[in-house]
Amino acid sequence: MRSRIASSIRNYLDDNGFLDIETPILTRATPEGARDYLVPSRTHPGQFFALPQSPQLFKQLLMVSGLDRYYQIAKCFRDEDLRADRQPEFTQIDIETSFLDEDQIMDISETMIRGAFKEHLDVDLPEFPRMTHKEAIYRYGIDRPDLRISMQLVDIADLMKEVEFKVFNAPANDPASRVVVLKVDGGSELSRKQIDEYTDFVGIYGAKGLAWVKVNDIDAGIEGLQSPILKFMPDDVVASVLERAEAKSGDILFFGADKAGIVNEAIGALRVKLGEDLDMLECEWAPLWVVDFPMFEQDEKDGSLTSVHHPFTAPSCTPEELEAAPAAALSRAYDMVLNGTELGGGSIRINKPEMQQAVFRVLGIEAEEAEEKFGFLLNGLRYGCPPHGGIAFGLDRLVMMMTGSQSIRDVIAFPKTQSASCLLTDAPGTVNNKQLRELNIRLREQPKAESAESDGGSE
RNA sequence: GGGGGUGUAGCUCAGUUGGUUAGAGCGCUGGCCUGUCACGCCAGAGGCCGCGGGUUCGAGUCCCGUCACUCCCGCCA
Repeated sequence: MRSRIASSIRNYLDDNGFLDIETPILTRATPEGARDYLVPSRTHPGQFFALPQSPQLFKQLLMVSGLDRYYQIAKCFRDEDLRADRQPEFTQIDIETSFLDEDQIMDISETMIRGAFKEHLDVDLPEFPRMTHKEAIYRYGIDRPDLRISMQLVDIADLMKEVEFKVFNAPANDPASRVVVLKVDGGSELSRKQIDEYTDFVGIYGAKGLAWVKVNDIDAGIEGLQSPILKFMPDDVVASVLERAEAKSGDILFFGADKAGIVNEAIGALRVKLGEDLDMLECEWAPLWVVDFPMFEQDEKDGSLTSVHHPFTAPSCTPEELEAAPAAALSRAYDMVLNGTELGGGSIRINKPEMQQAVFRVLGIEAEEAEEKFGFLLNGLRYGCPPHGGIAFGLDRLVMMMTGSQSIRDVIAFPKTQSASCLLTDAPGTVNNKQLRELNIRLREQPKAESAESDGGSE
């Protein structure tokens, strides 16, 4: 299946004038935020190659050079911990084009994915709706909503400003916080034990608790409700909440009140978990595009800004507007999401040096540092660079979803374990002192006794 | 770095309150049958119960430690 999907994607891109161009594996750090895998250089003592986290810089240089339709099924490397849908060595369908805007790139991509589903699963995916990042967070608490589940987060902070219940009124009066209600159809069947389990579940995202109201009989007013928190709220507030949540008999309402980030993650995850546990998936495939991402996100600790996508993503405003209000700036980035999984994402890139420098300034990257790290790209922009943009899809994730696999490792021929080792080859392994000497490397800590024995004779 | 789950035959798993020779299905070996083709019947081989320690008359089962795999949080788009 993986082989056939890759093949049909190649055919599609070949037929549409894309050139398959390989890019180096031994290279420099690329601008994604993950840890790099490093490879020591023998010919340059003390220096290291980095394995690419993506071919990002190379594909942009191809656009500078005038090759206006590039693709590659490329290996990418990010030295971070694994998940069911993540391993440190993975494969991207990497695409870049010149002279196309975001709508055209999304069209090409959508056609490609829809074609793959039709050809291999005989599934006709619906037209992909578009949702802004803001709306996704607001309604689903996450930037990759699973639209198979229709439940949504409903804000009620305005109703809770005056209630004498600190858990609710404090966040309700704090602009950085959020108070939401999640109505679960038929959820009043849940037992106390199950509710406790969901309370524990939201706890792993930092939520301090999970308030709830069972709606036993909507027509019986307060008497028809069952909840530990009713005593803290005036009847008219309760009535307003029920109305806004469109509650009916047999439902349960869950509440989240905390810092916005915690509420979004906790109740957003709860939404999906309830949807799965209670069998509330309304369709098999729910794709969408998420657009209008913010340019930057703020570090919670030191307040510094980092790119939401990567620092070459074009904003949808001028350099002046960007520098005046960076936190409010939106980017020309787009993510394809299927069933709550990000399948791919991309953006229109910056093609003017002034804009690129403005972004670096906002990110706190000195001109000198920018020149040292990305000088070859900046030079390209100075020589004149066509407007361009692209997208990259996680091939492993795509195949995983199309085959109904639970783990990315089920669709990778020689997968790494969760600790990023290979059981088959026993990699990574120790190397002997001769190799280390050639590379000008001395280990800070000697290997454990048994592996040290193998020094000098592991061939 | 933190929390949870799992580890029993080649594979997938069961093993009740601690109790005799640790079981099933599939696979494998041998035999029988056969118009078979995901055959059927009979017999058989195959298990340091992840590893180390402890409690106990007695541990697959309880306790402590350790290792591996896995899911999640952190991290990572």
